[in-house]
Amino acid sequence: MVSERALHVLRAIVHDYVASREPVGSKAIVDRHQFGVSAATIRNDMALLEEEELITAPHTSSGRVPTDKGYRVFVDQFADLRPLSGAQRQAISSFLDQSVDLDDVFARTVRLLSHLTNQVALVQYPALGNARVRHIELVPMSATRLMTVFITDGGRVDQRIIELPLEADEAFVGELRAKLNAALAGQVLSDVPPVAASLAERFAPDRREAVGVVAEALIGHVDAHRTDRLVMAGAANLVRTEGDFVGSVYPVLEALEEQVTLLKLFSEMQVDETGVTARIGRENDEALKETAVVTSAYRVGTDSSAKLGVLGPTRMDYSNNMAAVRAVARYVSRLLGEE
Amino acid sequence: MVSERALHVLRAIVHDYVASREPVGSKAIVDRHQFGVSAATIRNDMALLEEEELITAPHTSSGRVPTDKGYRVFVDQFADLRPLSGAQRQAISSFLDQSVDLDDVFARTVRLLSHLTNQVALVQYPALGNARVRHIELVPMSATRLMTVFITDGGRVDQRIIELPLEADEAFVGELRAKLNAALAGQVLSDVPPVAASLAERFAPDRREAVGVVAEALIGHVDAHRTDRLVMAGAANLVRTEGDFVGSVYPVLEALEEQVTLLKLFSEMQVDETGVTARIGRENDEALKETAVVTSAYRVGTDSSAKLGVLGPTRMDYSNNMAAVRAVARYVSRLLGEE
DNA sequence: ATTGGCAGTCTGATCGAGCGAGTGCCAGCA
DNA sequence: TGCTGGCACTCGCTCGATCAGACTGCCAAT
Repeated sequence: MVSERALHVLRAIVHDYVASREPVGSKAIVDRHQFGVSAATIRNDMALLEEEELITAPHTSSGRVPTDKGYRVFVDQFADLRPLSGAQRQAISSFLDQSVDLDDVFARTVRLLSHLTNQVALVQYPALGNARVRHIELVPMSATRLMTVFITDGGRVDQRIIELPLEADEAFVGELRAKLNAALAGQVLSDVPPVAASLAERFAPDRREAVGVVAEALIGHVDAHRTDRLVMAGAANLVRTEGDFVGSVYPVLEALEEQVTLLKLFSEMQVDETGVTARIGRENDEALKETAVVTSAYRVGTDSSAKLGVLGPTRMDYSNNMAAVRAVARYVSRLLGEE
Repeated sequence: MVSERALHVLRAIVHDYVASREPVGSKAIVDRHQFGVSAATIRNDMALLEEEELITAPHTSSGRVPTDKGYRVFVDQFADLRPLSGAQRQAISSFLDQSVDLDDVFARTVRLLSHLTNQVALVQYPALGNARVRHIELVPMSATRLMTVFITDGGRVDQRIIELPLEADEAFVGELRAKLNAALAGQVLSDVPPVAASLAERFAPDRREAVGVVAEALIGHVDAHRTDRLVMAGAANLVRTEGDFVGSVYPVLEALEEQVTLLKLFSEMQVDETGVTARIGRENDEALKETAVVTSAYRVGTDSSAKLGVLGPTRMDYSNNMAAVRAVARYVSRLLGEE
């Protein structure tokens, strides 16, 4: 095991390396931190840390750089997570309180996080699988085209345009709307498909085909609610920190455009009791092996939740970013959970 | 004036430079193109082209590179715009035909363009300022919270959650919904604000305040329709072509995240009779001075239109990109104009 | 366990030489 | 008048050598 002091040396190395992007040597540590021992002693500790693979030397005779494992230990040991400054908290609330609807909350949140951390920010849309249907609206667009609008009590709205196999008059649309809402309003989303499938029976035979098309659209709406989505902002920040990547940032950006990768990542992240987690370097997929992802969860309503977080080079300011992610997640939870 | 042959030399230089990213010399031109004259003659032409500032030499003794002006002349003179291959046309139609709604059309279009051109793709949402109100739906979320859903015949749907100053019972919401639709359905968007403002009079005095809140929300909806938005895809492509930028791509990416810049750009671009335009290098704003933007317009319905296009380094394959942008714009016009 | 000292190693910057690509110019030719 | 081959010249780039500086690892002493 490494000594107490060695861990503090690790902390100093992470701290200085994050600040300067230069490998840090024993001399620099005794200069900038009060260890009360000589450089030679620090060197011994560094040899231990290297033994444990917490730090590594880029070349035989240069300073040391934290490894992924080193960052991991740093985060686990020293995540103090001091609360944000008053001004920052103020910025969060005043910015998010202006949101006009659910989409707007997410759009604002992601921009906010990106600005607070100077990293790429990610916000996952909540999977409203157990939300309930609030209302279904049918809007005729032309004689045979109908728009279905599907509203859930989570506040989410989907629309879809369908082509009917017959000309739908006002009366039919009215009947359909009334029966749809009677059958489905208040239902949990997962109950929608069976109910929708059985709807056709309640109509005259010559209308059943048209009702079937509408039922299909409703199932599509449910799928759309189940399908996860996420929004992203601040991709430019990755390019700014390009120097931190030994390869190119190109594969990272490609992975970011591929939502699947990110959704998988989010689904794998377990948020622990402190409310915020980090995945560092090779703990991630191949494409993200030089990045770290800091994540927290937020609640929507009473029983639904999703994640948000930031992504950046492993050489990032974990303390600040973890504090920001946690604070924003908490604020969003309060905003969306209050109803 | 420059001779006919000199223009063809320019074309050869642009062609080779775009392909190789290396300054092209007189020798390389006579080798790779059939000019039937010697390198010395080409050199004379190149001197002329340099005189006209169509090409420039990075160093005293190296090959030549096209200037912004050179690309401009190239595009104006040699934009042959041959139609896309059958396979490409096939890809466009099969991919876009799967769209389920308006948002989906734009999301697919932007991804498609980005893949066809390997550049950053941009699609502007149409400003539906002269669309008409199709339907207004009110959905109670809780005793004092109401969601307003605003649907236009362009197929666009906005929602917004408002806080009422009183508890709204079913009857009031029903009355409000009926009167709103009676007064506003079928109206042009620009007529909504005055009508909405005068709505309160038709209600009992103790309800007027609540109606005012709803009217305000409606005005917000109209604004949201007027406000331009755009979607983007393929930002990673910019990073891939980073070598084409003398500075960093960072300011370019920043400008891309700032929608205002792009909307201004789109609004300034005039699409000529060929249906597709390019803005090259310094013709753009400072931040985009090393990029070129290829744009075309598409129609939505009968009297509304918006733009789409791609953005990349000035050293791009103009012929291919202009052809792709034009083809996609035409397809989207057909898709959205048919109704 | 800690320390000062010392030898050894590696990087990064700087410099100069040589190479090669490419130009500009000129005199001669159709 | 326009085209061509030839030639001197200019640069940028690469390679190798050199040098200063920064750190380490080890060792003997405390």
